[in-house]
Amino acid sequence: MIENKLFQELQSLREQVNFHNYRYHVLDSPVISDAEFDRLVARLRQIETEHPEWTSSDSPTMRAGGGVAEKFSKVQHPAPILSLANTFSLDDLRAWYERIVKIDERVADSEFVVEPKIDGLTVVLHYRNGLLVQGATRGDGEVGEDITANLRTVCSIPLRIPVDPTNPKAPEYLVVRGEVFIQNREFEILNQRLLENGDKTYLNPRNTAAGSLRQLDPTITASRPLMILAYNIVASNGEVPQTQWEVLRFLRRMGFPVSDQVERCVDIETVLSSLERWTDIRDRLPYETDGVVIKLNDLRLSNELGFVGKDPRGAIAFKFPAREVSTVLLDIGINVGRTGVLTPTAVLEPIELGGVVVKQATLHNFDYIAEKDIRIKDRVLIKRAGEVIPYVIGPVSDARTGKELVFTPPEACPVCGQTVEHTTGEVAWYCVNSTCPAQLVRNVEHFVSRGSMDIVGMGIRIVEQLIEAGLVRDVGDLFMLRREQLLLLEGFAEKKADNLLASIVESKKQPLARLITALGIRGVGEVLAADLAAAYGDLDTLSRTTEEELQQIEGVGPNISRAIVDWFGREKNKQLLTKLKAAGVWPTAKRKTILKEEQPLVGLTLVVTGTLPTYSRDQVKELIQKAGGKVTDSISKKTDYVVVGENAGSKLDKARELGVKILDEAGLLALIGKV
DNA sequence: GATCCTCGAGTTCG
DNA sequence: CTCGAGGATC
Repeated sequence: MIENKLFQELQSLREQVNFHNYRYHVLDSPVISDAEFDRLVARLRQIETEHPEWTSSDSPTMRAGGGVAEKFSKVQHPAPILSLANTFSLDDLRAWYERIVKIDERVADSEFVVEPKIDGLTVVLHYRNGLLVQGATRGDGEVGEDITANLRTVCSIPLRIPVDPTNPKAPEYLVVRGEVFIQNREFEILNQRLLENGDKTYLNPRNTAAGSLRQLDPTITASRPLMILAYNIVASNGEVPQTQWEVLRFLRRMGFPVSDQVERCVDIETVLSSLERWTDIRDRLPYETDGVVIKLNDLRLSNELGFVGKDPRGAIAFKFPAREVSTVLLDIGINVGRTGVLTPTAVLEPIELGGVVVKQATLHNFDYIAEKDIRIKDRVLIKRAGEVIPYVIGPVSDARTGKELVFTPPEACPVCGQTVEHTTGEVAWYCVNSTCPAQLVRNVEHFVSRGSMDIVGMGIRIVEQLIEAGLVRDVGDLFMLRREQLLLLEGFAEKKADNLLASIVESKKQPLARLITALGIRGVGEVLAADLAAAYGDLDTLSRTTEEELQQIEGVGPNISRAIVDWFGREKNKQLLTKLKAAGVWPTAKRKTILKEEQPLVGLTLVVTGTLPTYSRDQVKELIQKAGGKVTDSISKKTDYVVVGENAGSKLDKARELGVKILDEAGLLALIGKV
């Protein structure tokens, strides 16, 4: 009698735990606290330990069990797991529609269902009498691999359906198709963890989901934040809905997670306008999508339409432009920066990505290459950071042929041939030859660049030309250039020479902060240069400073102060300063104290992101600085405001995440009191 | 001593 | 945008 009561409690506990698990993982709206949930599970475990004879495969305590497998066995699917034809344009989509209308005119009156195409892995789940009995990968569509033990660990996959027993019973036999994936955020967190443990990281969420499902030890899979969305019934022996829309509702009732981004469209025009919204929706989704799937809602009609090759006619995938693409790493080139740092760049088999043809990408540094085990001739995955600058995510290891070459960092500077140096503990390798021509070019380039002296019309080509001709040996020489010298250079006519000379003269008016930035002292950029200018007022005073004095300035420690004092101590640089002074390039700055009442933003740190309606990025920065505010690049807890414009990317998300106040341009102007 | 934050440096293509 | 490094902070 007591036993009986205990058994009832056990069953009730299982039901409760399954239900709350479902509330949490599927509906994302838990109704009890984590602590309460843990208590239920603990009690359940206790009873199960006392009565091992009562264990059952649908018990929530049995998700990760069963030990380590040797390999996965093959599974024949009950029906082919179909792939879909792809289209890449709205025109193609319309063409598809017109084709199938021609085949069967009832299509013209049919509804469509539009669903996201998640970039994950297709899995096939078998239920008998409501119990999950098998789970498999898609494989080649006919035969997959048995990964039941791993799929059982995915909390949003129901072990027993329907999860809510008040719903109608499940068919005795039901096979469901779904997509297993990992959310972007969870991917980042997991990779971070792997990196900290010194383990190999994954390339992207899809790759991670694949790797997680292929673990032979289900406890590892259990530790991965896998999710599933179900969208199809592969086979069944009971009554199942005959429209896609109803199938999704049915799956939801059974307790499967179903995408909430699904749309039912009355005709093809509605589908097309839905697709227009999808470019925005795609960016906001917490997981990666590579397109949307458009299905005829009437599944019987869809079936009757038949196949083209292996693809059913009644559905089609509309693919988004790829954000990542793979190509061959032809070679690794070396750049020498103005500080002498050697940076490896990837020379790529040209490939289109986001509307441009990418031929090169940064590899950051030599450690990065080693860490990711990137080899020459590897197939590598490329992504455009912030949709702009391409970088190599890592090698596609599966595509290895054995002909790949491990890359060895050079021992000599590729430009001047001098041996390169490396400080232990640091990542960068330096060419320390102060007369290395590459460094001179980069140095001059930096000097004339927009954030520095801003000499308009002087690009890298002209800089190289001037150095080659022997007219420029250091940046001071720029101010000694004469018209007749320029006219001797190839491609220089009078107009061009005059324009260049005029902008050189114009640059002499640049404020001291700009000049300090332009000098290119290691560790001194825009921000610190502004502080130094305000603290010292002119270059003579600055050149006489000491390390101790410099360290009074915020952000200056032993390393940077040493670099500054070093720089001014070098004979070459002393000569340069003499040249600049002689040429009249000698701006001074007022050592002013900040007037608080006119400076509404004093003490505030702001970050600007996206494109603002009226001001340029630099203008806004200046505006904020004039109001006493500080502009930085990265958002943290210390950021007071984020000024957001059009096309703001990840920074906006970060701001929301950290609860940083968000302003638009008008909001900023109001804050400054400029409206 | 560890962790957080900020800055600097290098980056692609049209 | 990414990464590394230096500095600040706890």
